[in-house]
Amino acid sequence: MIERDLRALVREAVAHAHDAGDLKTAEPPLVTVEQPQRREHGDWTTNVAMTLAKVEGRKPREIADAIVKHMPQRDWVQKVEIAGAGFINFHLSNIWLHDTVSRVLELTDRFGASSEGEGTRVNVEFVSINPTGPLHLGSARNAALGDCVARLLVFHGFDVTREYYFNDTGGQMTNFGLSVAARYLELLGKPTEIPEDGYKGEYIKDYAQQILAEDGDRYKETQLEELGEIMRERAVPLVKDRIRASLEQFRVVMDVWFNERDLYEQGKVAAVIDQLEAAGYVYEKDGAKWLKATELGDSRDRVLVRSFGAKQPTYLVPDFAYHLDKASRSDQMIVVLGADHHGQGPSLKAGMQVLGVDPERIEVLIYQWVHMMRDGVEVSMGKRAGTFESLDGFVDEVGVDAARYTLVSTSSDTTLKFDVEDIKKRTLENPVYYVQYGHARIASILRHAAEQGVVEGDIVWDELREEAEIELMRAIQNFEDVVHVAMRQRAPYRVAKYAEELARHFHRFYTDCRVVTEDDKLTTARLALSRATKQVLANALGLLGVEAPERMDRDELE
RNA sequence: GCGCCCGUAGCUCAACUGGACAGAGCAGCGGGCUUCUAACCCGCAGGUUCCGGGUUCGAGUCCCGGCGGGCGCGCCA
Repeated sequence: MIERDLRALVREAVAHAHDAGDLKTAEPPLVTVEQPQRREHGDWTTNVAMTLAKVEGRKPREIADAIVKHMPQRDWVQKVEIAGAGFINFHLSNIWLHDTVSRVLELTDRFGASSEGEGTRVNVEFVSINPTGPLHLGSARNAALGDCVARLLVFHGFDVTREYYFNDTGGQMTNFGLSVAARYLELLGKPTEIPEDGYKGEYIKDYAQQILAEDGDRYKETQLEELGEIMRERAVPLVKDRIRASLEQFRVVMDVWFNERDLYEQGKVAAVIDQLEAAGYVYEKDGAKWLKATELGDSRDRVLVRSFGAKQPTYLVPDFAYHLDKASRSDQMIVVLGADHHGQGPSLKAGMQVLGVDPERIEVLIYQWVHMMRDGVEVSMGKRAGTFESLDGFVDEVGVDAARYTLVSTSSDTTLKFDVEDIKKRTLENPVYYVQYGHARIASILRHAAEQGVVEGDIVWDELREEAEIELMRAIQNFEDVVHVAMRQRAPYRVAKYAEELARHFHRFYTDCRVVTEDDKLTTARLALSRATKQVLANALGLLGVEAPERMDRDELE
């Protein structure tokens, strides 16, 4: 890749300058090359001269002079100049762009991919909400983010497992069972209060209804507490099935569905407490068992086993057991959590350290909340109150492509705000359609060329000299870099922004340069460039889990 | 009170983790289809990057102090 070649070139120049006695430094510790924002500043630039200023004890420009003086000649470098505070700017011949575009045509859907991961096993655990109801919009952002991060990792040669962890035990589940029980009795004409902190949503009725249809009224006289247990047993599988179906419709396919309950049944929860105690990190206070989390970087100590009731472990213990299990199956673990769970990271890492798992192996990826508006009015997200926007509803309304794109096209560090009506109504200006239209438009050109019976000869890249053509090639070239940064930073939104930029360059090219013309050589070159663009758009959309359509007909518009 | 995230054009967001004159989309104004899809393109207008200090060749980006918003800080998960 060009970046690597340039870095090597700069190092060579510094070494020569050193040998000639023009520089004290023989080997700069860090050489970075990047593409400047402004075209006048060249195709690539390096700031080594500035970074060496301190050790050399000279002005950056003087150092730059020395480096440039000893820069070896290369046929792909047209001109090297010094500018600004001491930037060394490279103006390259177009060979480097031609190489990239040819590589796209050669590698097709592997362009931008790498084997960097070398099969490292990465477990991406995401969504993982309690099985107490349908997925809502917050989970949808989680799903889109986790899935796209997984796609990026796969693209770079990691061995990825997508995993969902069901917290199917504990107080919330008891509440859930009682809530379903109340609805069940209600259907039998025996109105019952839904527990104070129970689930009041309408969807609870659906589960009760379904159970009633299948089991009849045989639990009519059952004691409420026992009925709650029965209803939980019956309803949970229904909820899980619906979650699976929702995710599948959203193009998220989990490899592993893990149940908290299994950890209890296999005795793994008890084993974790023993292990923590043996390590000396547990003490008793107020009748509860605490983890000395403060000693391990957490902000406060955490309760492991409750002091009251049946003295059950808190969620933390099975969570440790779960991560111990994951650790045995993977090298690296990524856990995708909403902002309301950000406090969990330190506790988890503290515990895992005691249990012998390097906390570095666990990465907690936090995303901020989703605020959805409808005609300027915020849609409430309270799940227990039962008023929330479901993933299914959202997808039905705007479609999978727009839904995924909207949820993943903004940095996960930023609160996501949008108005559904905008996504629907402004279909034409929605970025996802802008990108997809670029793809469809190219497909259309290719169909046209085929209809015209265009015969393509050998590609002569030098036919491409228009500014729009050069800029388009440059945009294509950026993909490898962008996709790598996106993977490293777990930031799929970068791919989305990139796709918009590439589409923009294509649309400009389309406007300025007619592809199918009388000039065979030019036509051949432009068709090749179009194909390459189409491929890269498809690769980018693929990483986002968004379709790349072959056609988008105008009459499909409302 | 403590911790995490955020504050950039009227609105929604970028700025490749310290680089050169801060960029896109929407909204506004004005242009462009006899030709491969106008779901497009071009131009104009729009900014004290919340405020104040500091670090250095160089700060929207890093540090300190404020202000404002979101989320946590239960023996819920």
